[in-house]
Amino acid sequence: MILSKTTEYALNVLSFMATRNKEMYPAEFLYKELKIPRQYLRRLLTDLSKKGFITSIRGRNGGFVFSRDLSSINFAQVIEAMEGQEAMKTCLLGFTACIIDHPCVMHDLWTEARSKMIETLTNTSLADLKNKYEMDKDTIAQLNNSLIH
Amino acid sequence: MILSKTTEYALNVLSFMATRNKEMYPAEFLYKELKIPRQYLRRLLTDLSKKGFITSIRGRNGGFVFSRDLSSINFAQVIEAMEGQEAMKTCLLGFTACIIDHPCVMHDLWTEARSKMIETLTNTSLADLKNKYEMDKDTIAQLNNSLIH
DNA sequence: TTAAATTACTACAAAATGGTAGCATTTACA
DNA sequence: TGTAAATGCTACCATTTTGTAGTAATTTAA
Repeated sequence: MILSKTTEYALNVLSFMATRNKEMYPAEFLYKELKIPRQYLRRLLTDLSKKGFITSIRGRNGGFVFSRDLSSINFAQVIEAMEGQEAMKTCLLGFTACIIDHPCVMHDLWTEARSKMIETLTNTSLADLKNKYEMDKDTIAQLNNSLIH
Repeated sequence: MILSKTTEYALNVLSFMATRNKEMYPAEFLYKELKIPRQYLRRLLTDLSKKGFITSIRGRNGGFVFSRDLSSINFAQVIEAMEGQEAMKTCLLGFTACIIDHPCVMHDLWTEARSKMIETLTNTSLADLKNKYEMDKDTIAQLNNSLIH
């Protein structure tokens, strides 16, 4: 029910980057925006680039950019990359070992709810997130507009 | 996505106790059945009794018994008791802080999948678990039976 | 009334996770 | 070509979670 803080950070970073229209995100900028501990964030960014979500560009004017299309990155992938493959494959609640003498009763019980959740995480890409974000912005702008007129 | 090991242990213990028809479960018996580290299990049992799910009976022939009806204990309650009230109330993925300048986009995204999950956890009591367990046993028995005849 | 079987408590050890500091390396640009 | 702005790496520290050991207290039954 609870992702590790690191995974939470990763999702925050990536969704922040996905919804802003910048070319380049230096660690220091993300640090100021997201308030994730500076050095820990740096490590996380390096990690995310090793995992292929973003690319690091060293040197002056460097930073991090997405290394693939936003539509090709979904939330399940990110969680899996951070928490290990097991996380998404085993029971949502983390039951790895069934009670020995019978098929794990718990497993069945929420198989449906579980697969729904995984489905949502798999079907939602960073591109979807971005679209939703822009739509929300538009809606708010229109609301303001209509209030003024 | 991942409950703490301790919460996992708690669910294992309680569901084991719920599906067996014993009056009393001494720690040592549960230890042998469930292979949860002995001393850690003892602490967990004391903790579960302080939290009102089970009652401890000290002294010879002592052990642990459910302190209320199985139908009054659901999985959400157990998880909440172990992980803290926040766990079930905040976003399923643990997002506590929304990005400052706009309502957290992520929150909306899987609100539905999330509430489905919580619904299932809330609607499933230890009594339901037990019923399912007995039904499964019957089904298997009948299958064996029909294979013999 | 004493021994055995049990839980309660306390203190500590080990492992995992989260966080910090500092220096090395790379790159752009004045 | 040197300096500033950036990431990479390594080693360490702090905190939280998980696991262990031993002793005290409680209860039953021989």
